[in-house]
Amino acid sequence: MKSPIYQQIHQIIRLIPCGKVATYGQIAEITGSCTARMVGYAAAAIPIDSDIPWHRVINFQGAISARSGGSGETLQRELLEAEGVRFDQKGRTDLEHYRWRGE
DNA sequence: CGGCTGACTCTGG
DNA sequence: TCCAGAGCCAGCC
Repeated sequence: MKSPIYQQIHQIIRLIPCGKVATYGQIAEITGSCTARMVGYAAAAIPIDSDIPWHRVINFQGAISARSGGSGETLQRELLEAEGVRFDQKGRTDLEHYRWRGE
C-alpha cells in the first residue's frame, strides 16, 4: 500500500458493521479526500482473500456492481444475505434500511 | 509528462 | 425501469 488514499478507503470499509452496507459515494464522503470512483478503484484492488469486508460496498442504487473479471457479484450477494441483508427481485438492497450511517 | 482505464454518481429522456 | 452521456481522479504504462 503506497498510496494513503487506498489505505484510507480500505480502513473505512473495515469499519462497516455486519449487516450493514455502504455506497461508494458514502465512503468517499467519509474520507473527505476522494471521490466515489476512487473508492471503487480502491475496492477493486482489494483481494477476495483480504480481511476487508469488500462485499459490504455497493453502488448508490443499492445494487451490486459486477467486477471486471466475472463472478464475484454472486459471491457478494451470498455474503450479504448471510449477514441478514435482503435483496429484492431486482437484486437491490433497501439502502434506507441497510445503509451504514457511519458509526 | 501524456494517454488510457476503471466495483462510481447524477441528470435526463 | 432501462439506457446514455458527462464529470471526476488515482494508478499504470
